[in-house]
Amino acid sequence: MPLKFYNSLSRQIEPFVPLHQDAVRLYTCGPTVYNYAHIGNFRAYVFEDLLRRTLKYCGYRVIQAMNLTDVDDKTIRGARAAGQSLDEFTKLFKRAFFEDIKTLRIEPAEHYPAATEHLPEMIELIQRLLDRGVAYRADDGSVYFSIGRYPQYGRLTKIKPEDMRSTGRVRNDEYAKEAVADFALWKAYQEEDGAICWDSPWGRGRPGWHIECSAMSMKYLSPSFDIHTGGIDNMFPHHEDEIAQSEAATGQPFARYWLHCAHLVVDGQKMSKSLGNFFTLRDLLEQGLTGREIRYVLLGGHYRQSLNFSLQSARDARAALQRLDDFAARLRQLPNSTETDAPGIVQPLLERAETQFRQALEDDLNMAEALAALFSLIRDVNRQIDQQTLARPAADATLALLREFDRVLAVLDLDREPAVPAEIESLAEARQEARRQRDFAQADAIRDRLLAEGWLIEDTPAGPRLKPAN
RNA sequence: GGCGCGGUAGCCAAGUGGUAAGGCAGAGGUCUGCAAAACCUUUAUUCACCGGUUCGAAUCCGGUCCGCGCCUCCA
Repeated sequence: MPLKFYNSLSRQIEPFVPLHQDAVRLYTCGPTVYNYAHIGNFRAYVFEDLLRRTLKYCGYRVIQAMNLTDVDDKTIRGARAAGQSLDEFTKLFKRAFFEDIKTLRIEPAEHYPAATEHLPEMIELIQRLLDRGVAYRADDGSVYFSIGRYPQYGRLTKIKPEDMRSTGRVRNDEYAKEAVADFALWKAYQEEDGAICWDSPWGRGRPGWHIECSAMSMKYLSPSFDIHTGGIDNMFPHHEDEIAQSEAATGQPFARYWLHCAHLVVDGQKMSKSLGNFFTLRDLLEQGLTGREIRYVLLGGHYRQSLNFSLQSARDARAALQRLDDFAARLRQLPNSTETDAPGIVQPLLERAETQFRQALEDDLNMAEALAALFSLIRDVNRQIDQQTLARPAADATLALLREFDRVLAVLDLDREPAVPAEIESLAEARQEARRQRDFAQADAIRDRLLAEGWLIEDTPAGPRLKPAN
């Protein structure tokens, strides 16, 4: 079964066929670095990571570019408010972003181009649009894209300019535009920009929002590339405008597949600061959650479905991950033995799980189904272990498959055995001694003491196992 | 007004024509000195509601109710 994705452009599930044999070219809209990213932003980045990892799992090489928007209204406002240069100001949040994606086990992209490092490319692209007659220079010195001179406008979102309702967000200073729906390619310098501006053939100013993605995707991928992703709220106007300006400039089709992920809501409501349900990753870590738990929650639902994040869902994730950890530990600690081998039982289970897992991912990244494959495998193999029909080689084969799954999931922690402090270790030994003496009152007292110290003890055929209590 | 999404068990969440995955939580059982872990059984006669199509509908069509997103710099 081939890889299939829901393409926002056609609004259908389509088989994925890359343009070039060598690699899949992927452009993912990245952060605006004016603040710490919040959990909703990370939903998108985790989705993009899932896409990237799935492509690789399916055998493709991936060239991914993710932009860093380091010049726009918000970064300018933030830098000026902080009394810093734009670079100083955005550097902090760029660094925070990279720390955060590491915490969430997001695999790095090949390219992280920053807008401010690509002014020549953007200026060149704007010039091409002027030369082609689809852009115009307004009286205020800004350059706008004319959707009136680009009849194909609206292909992605099916929005007709005349149907657009004006909201309060329309800037009242944009009287210079020929049509309300025209969008800025280059914004003429304004007083509130402070020292933040660049020279261009049209005077001082700064690039419009959309142009960076067009310029940088062309540079790092190519004028036509395979997949473009982002949050659903970026479909309009951002992605629509990217398509217009890119295709008008190059005459070539821009991205072939558009994948958009739905929003994350918190406790069933849109995240907002006033509701007190606005979380950065750092906020959640401070509340004692781990990056891995948050990743698991973000991975859990289908990307095109809105995802409800709550502290309850994080607690559920913790319990589910505990099951995964326990299973991995059980496989690792399975004693070497020859008499328990039951060949031919485990291999079909592994094959079935692998097939189900792969097919789920290939089916537009159906993670819920993929996880179901994983959990079914765990039950199946646990049953074999209980019945003592699983030998060391089969345990190793199972671990190897889990390792394969984890190339996509990146939540399993297969090799990490918790480091047990020496005093905890000796308490556990004292308990074993008490048990040997059949002094169970003493043994249970030690067990309670261990729990108070934050350690659970489990008696297994291979001896007691210590694990951190959650 | 335009474009679009959704309502499946206590919670989360798959399933888009063939008789309801999976996770978490709960109940009972097996194992255990007791636990834990694991396993077994159990938890939706039913998928917001009303009609229709069909041998057959959570899935398709029409309508109703409810919730949500975007419509100029939100992932």
